[in-house]
Amino acid sequence: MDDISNQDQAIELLQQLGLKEYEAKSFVALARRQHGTAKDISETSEVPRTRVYDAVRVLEWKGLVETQHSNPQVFRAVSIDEAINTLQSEYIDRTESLRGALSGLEPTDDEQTTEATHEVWSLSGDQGITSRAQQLIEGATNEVMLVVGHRSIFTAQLAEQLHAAQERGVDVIVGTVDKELRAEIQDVLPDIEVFVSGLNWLDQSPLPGDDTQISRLLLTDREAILVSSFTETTGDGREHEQGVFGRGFHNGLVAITRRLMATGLLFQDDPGEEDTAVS
Amino acid sequence: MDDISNQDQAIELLQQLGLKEYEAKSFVALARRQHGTAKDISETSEVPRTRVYDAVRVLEWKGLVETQHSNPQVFRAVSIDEAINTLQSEYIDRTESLRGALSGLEPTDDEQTTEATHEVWSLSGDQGITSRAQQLIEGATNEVMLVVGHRSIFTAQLAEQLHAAQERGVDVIVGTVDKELRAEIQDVLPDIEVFVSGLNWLDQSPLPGDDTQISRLLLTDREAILVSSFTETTGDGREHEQGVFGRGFHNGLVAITRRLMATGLLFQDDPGEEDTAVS
DNA sequence: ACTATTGTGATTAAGTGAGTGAACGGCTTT
DNA sequence: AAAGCCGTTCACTCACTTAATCACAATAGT
Repeated sequence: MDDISNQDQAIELLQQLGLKEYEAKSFVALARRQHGTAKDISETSEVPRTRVYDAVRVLEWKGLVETQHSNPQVFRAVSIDEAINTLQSEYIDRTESLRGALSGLEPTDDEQTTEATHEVWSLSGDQGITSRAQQLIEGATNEVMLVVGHRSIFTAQLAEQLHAAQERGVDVIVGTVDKELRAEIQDVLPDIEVFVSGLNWLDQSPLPGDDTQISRLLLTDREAILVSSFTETTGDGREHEQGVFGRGFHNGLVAITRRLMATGLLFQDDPGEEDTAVS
Repeated sequence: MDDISNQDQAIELLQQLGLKEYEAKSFVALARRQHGTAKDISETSEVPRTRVYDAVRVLEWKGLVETQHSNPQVFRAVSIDEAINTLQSEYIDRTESLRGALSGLEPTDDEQTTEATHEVWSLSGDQGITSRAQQLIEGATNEVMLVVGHRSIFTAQLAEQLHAAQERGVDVIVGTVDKELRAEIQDVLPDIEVFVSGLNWLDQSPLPGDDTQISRLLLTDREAILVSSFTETTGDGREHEQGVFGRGFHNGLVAITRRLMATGLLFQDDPGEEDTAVS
């Protein structure tokens, strides 16, 4: 049962990794039955027999399959670990080459128009958002206000960054959406103020049909802000983190957030059930 | 000059990593000029201006670009390191998922026809060939004969494997194509016999127009053989290692190799210039 | 020699991406 | 305020890649 799903998943993943449909199906078929002829593969993979040869030839070229040139030809899949290693090192090589190529790019000599005093950027993806949060926290000189909307974003790294900021004299204030998470974080960061936010709607949207989950809300030096949330836009089951980043004291977004967080965090160190947030 | 090449290379690599042409070009353009409008990107990237928006939207989704929703919109590329990290972790995630899915596959219950006594497999790719060589060396019980045809394949791992074989009582005999390589290997493996092979044609094909470079020639227990070579088949500049693997004492390929290596290696411990190899 | 099966190649259909242009809406300028 | 320009989105065509089928040559076994 589960193997059916595994099979489809493997085929899907292989295609995402650059294989064609026939190649992916043939490889999975071979992985299941260690070795087999074109006919065997065709029968267990729904790939037309006459196309198995092409697919397998590519797979061999990629180092995923070995071929016995007998009659009939017999094909064998390499071990799972070998296959994974081969694929991984292929992509690592490519990304490292890419790093070199990108580093060697000459910047265009066009006038780099200076930054506006207030900017609002939208970004996407776990990586980028986490990294932007890190930059903000590390660049803060006075104050860091953070609301953790989901436990998954409170990592050891984040804790370390907050601790470091606290150490160098920055006021660090952390808010959470529920008591459990608050206790958890307070435990890791004993010397930092951790509140339960009074902004109930952070955790659960008052709007029906809104399955957006706020994941973090960061305000540094009251002049830069990062808000991010999980949304399941594509139906592929995986959630995707999207966010907006704003900078500039007079930036409207930043101004609103400044007030919001002040209201929700500072006057709400004891969690009340009623929503006292927005005035 | 070199940057032109870097640019093209980066675009090519990004496409290999799954980006479309427009996406790759747009990203490279943005990477060069830190931030820019659709018009800017279009001018430095040859991407039609009206398609920049789609491309950049995808890039933002992948976490490689941030968008400022002003008018006109301004786009900014994330740092090179961030981009590389994002791409790498994306592929690592996929391969790890794949490992799980493949491991969970149920084997087909078809009759697994037993192996023929002599088999010849052809394989391809550095990884697979190296790994097969390792299996053979580690599985050897009596004798390992290896000719190193190119210094690039003599790795620390290989040396370690040979040493281990020697330690457990296996006769290990190593041949090389020239004196320099012989000295190098002998230095690393003092307790192993290292010869210069008399088979000159291993290093340089006597046939004109044959740019094939034999990379290794391995015979274990006189019953399994692995021959591999570098060929530049596709014009993409990168060399690809291909090989054949044979097993079974009476296997014709193995028999020939057995004689060949005996001739070339054992009776030729002092390198003569004349070819005395094939009788 | 005949037949069944394997392997190669040609051919067609379908889908995807590159490339182009039209239309809509907001902003600026006169 | 009107007109025009620019930015943005959308719809569409063309070309190319891939999926799918078929016809045929080669091989092995009977």
